[in-house]
Amino acid sequence: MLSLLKPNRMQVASWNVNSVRTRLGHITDWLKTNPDVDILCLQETKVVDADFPKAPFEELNYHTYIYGQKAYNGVALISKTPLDNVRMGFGAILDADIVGDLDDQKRVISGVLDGVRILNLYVPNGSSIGSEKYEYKLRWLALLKQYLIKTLEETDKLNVCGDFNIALENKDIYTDEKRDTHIMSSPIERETLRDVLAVGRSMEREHLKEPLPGGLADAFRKFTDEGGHFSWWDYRAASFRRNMGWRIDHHYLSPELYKQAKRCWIDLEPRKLEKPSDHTPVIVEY
DNA sequence: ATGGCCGGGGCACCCGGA
Repeated sequence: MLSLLKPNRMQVASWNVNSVRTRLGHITDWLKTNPDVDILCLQETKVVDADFPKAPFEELNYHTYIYGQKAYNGVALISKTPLDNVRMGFGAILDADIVGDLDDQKRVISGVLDGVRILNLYVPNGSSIGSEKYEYKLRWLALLKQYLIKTLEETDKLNVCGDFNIALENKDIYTDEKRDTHIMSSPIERETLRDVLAVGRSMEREHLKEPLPGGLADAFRKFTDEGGHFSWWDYRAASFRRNMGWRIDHHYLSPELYKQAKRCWIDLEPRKLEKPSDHTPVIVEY
């Protein structure tokens, strides 16, 4: 009877796998060794829906929700229990005229698990500051804000996770060198993401310290203050061995969920394997 | 100072990644 009264603990993981087909064994192995993970959010699946390897996940009793394209991008949700109200792309809730070309690349999928909407994102990389891809990244983030505003009209329990391709603080990067002119740490990218995360924070509350009472807050920083914790390491220059990484994969939680959060951690193990993804999973429990 | 290494497409490198 007590179990009916106490809310279920949930674990949500985010992992940019850099090709779901190439990383299939790593992913299924990870699910087996992490049986408490309720939902795994994948980015960069790099496969059209017809060719997504659903069977290996279904054999492990997971439900798969996929939104992919050829060769690039692609996101998926791998869930122990069926999800409610699954949505693909910005266009699921925003008008086509404001979405424009921003759903051409498959980067957005979400579903509701136990009353919490889980939004899985693969934010554009941006290539280099000032490039066409950089402008696309900033436009994409501006549309994301509109998407979040609309989403928060229907729920106050929201976990926005994924590969954000932005490190918000200097301590999220192994070095201070050139960060102001580097993609993923430029002042404009950081300012744009901070503005996105401020959704739901009323004007009167703007002066108050983060993360409460409004806006989305970084689950990892609820529990860990120091730098040196990363989720991505360049394949080149033995970056992982030297821990020359970036923390660019995140779980941003709405206030109620942030209060509930019990743990948030980075699992380094998959990055140590042969032929790893360049990212490693980030898990939140609430 | 620069670039290093990957995956996909497709069969020679090129695009994109971050």
